[in-house]
Amino acid sequence: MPLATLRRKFPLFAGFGRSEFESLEKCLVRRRYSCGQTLFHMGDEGGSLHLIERGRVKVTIPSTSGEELILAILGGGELLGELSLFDGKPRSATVQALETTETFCLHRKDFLALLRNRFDIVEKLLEVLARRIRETNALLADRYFLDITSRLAKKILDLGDAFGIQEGRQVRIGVNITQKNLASMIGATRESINKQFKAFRDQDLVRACGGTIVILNREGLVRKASIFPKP
Amino acid sequence: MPLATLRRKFPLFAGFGRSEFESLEKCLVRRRYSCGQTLFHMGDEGGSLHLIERGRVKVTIPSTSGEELILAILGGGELLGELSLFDGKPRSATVQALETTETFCLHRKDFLALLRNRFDIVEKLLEVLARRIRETNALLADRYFLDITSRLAKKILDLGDAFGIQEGRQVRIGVNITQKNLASMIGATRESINKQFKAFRDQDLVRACGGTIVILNREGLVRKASIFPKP
DNA sequence: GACCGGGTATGAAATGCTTCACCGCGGGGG
DNA sequence: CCCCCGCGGTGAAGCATTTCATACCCGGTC
Repeated sequence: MPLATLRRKFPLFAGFGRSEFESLEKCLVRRRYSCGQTLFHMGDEGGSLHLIERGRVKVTIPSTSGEELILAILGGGELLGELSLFDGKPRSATVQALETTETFCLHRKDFLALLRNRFDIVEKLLEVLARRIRETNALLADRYFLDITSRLAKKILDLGDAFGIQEGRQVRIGVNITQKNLASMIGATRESINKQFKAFRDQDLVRACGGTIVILNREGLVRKASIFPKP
Repeated sequence: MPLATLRRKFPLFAGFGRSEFESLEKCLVRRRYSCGQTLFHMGDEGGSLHLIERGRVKVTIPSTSGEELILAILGGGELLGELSLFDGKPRSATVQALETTETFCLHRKDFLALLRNRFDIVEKLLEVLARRIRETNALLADRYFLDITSRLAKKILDLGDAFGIQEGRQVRIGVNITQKNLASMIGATRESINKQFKAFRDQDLVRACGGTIVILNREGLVRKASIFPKP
C-alpha cells in the first residue's frame, strides 16, 4: 500500500512521513476474513490491533444463553481491538465480519513503540477512545430513557448517518442489517422490532428493500426518536 | 501538598520527579464543593480536568423529564472530566458532589503540555479510558441480559468492592446510597428496588442500617447476581 | 409544636414488552 | 430437486416492571 493511500484511509497516520511509513509497513500484517468469520472472541488473550481496510464487522457481547448484544458496527478506516492493548486485559468483546473484510494487524509492542514517538497519534487515539465512551454512554441513556419506538427510530437514523448512501431524497443504508441484528443493537426482541418496523413502514417513514433499509422521511424519524414517551 | 502525597494519592503522577512536580503544582487549582453542589453540567463547555482529592461525586446523565441515570460514583484519587479534554466536545455528563469534595483542577492546555513529555502518563491515561469503556460496556450488557434481581445484587457487590469497609464477616458500604440512587444506577424504579431489597433482607443477604448498606452474605449475593433468569 | 420535604415501605392496577405459537418465503446444500 | 434453515411476519397470552396511590418516619425549620 502506498503512503498516500495509508494517510487517506487512516487519519491516525495522517502525519506520517516516508521514513516512519517504511518502519510501520514492516509491522503491518494483512488479514482477510470472509463473511461470518470471527476475528476474536470475548475473553481471548488480546495482543494486537486491527485497522479495517475494507468490509464491516460487528462488535458484540455474547450472553451465556446464546443471545448477543451488538455494541457497534465498524467499517473501513476504523480502529478495532485497541482496548486490550492499553490495559493488557482479555478481549472485551467478540468481533465478527459482516462482509468480506480485510484488515491490517499490528502487534502490541510495535504499536506502543509507535506511540512513544508520535504525540499526534496519541492525541488521535485519545479522541477515538473518548468518542467510544460517549457512544456507549449514549446507548445506555437511550436504553434507560426511551421506549422501543424511539430507540429503533434513533438507531435507524444512526445507521443512516454511518452507512447511508444518498439516493435522491432517500437514504439507503449500505449494510445488510437483519431485524435480529437491529434487535440486538437496541436491546429488544426480533418480534418487537418487526412490529415497530411495520408501523414505521405504514407511516411511510422507511422502506425495506431486499435486506437493506431505505429512509424515506428523515424528519419523521427524528420526531419519533425524540418525542418523549412519558409526558 | 508535598510531592510524596501527590504520588501516593494519584498514581497518574507516580513517575514524577521534583522539577516536574514544581511545574505541575503551579497549574493545579484547588476546588471545594459541598454536598449536593454540581461541578459541571452535561452540555457545558469543558476545558478542565479534576483530580479528586477527597470526597465522592456521582456522574449522571439527566433525561429531559428530570430523571437521571447514574453512570459512576468516583472517589478520592480518581480522574474526572477527562473526556472533553481529548475531543474538545461539551461535557458528556453532569457531575455532582455526594459529600464535601475537594479536587485539583487542571486546565486543558496545561494538561496536554504535561502529556506531551510524559509517555508514562499517556500510558496510564489510556488505561483509565480503557477501563471506563469496559465498565460501561458491562453496564450495558447487564441491562440487556439480566433482570432487576441480578442487576441489584451485582450493583451491591460492586459498591462493596469499591467503597466497602470490612467489619468482621460483614462489609459496610461506606457511602450513603439512597434507594433512588440505586434505582438510577441499575435502571429501574425506586419501588422495584425497594421490593427487591426487601427480598434480599428477608434472605439475610444484606442489612440496611441508617442509610448505609451492609453486606451480610457475599456468596449469596454472588449467586443472585449470576444465576441466569432465563434458562 | 406543627408543618413539610425526602426517604422508605407496600399493595393494586395498568402496560409495554416478551414469550410462544404458527405461517410463508427464499436460498444454499445434500 | 427438494429439504431445511434462517429470515420476515403476526396474533394471543403471559409477565416483569412501572405507575399510581397511600402511609409512615425522620430531621429541619417556621
